[in-house]
Amino acid sequence: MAARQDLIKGNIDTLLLSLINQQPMYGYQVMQELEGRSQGYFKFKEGTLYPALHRLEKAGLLQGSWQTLANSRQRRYYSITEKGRRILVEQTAQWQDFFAAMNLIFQPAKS
Amino acid sequence: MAARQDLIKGNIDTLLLSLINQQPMYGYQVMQELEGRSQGYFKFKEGTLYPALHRLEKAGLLQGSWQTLANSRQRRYYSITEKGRRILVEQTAQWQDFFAAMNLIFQPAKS
DNA sequence: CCGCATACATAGAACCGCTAGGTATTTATA
DNA sequence: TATAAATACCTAGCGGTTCTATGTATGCGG
Repeated sequence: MAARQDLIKGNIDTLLLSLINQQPMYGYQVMQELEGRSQGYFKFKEGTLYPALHRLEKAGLLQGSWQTLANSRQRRYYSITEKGRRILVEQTAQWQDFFAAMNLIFQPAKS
Repeated sequence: MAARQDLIKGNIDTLLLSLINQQPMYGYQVMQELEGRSQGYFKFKEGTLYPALHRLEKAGLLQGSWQTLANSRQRRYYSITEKGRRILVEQTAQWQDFFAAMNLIFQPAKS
């Protein structure tokens, strides 16, 4: 499976919202889940992921909170907000429209 | 249909190759065809389209040639090259992989 | 004759993910 | 027991790509 990570542009927020909507997660876990669930397709760089999480939190779509593990290690868990859920629904619909439009070009309907 | 033109990032080249592969076209026509075939979804700006065509020609994926109309107006027709066709096949497969990966996140397979 | 459509073009702004670096702890390996 | 790899977070600046804004020029309809 050839890497075309750049196709992701514009979809990172939707991916993150969708994932965290299913279950609250911390950043490092998000990277693992994305890679695992996509069978190795999505390999987010930290320089991509963390700023994206910060952006979504700042926008009020995610809510983060620090949790300290037994070994005193820190994790920042993110959960989706009401607003985040609304935006997710919207973006999912937009993604479907976009996919449909792409396919109309790839396989033009008979005129 | 809400506009999310930004999802297009990284897909412009594939769209152009796919369209011109079906039939040689000049720039202005490309804009009209994209808008028409996608039922109004894709509305390319000239500042997006022309540099993209130049880039693809420079990369040897498209070949352009000037044609003069009866009224002495100029049009630059683009057709796809052998190399362009190869890349198109590749990118189409990559697009399908990407779509599959996205859906794996949206609707995770049961574990 | 004025505005819109046709037809091309480009400079610079803006955006966004990536590169490459940093800190610190724990666990596996040689 | 070193030392490498994994865990877990972070950010400044680079680079590529799309958009904004603008320019040129002709043809056509009202």
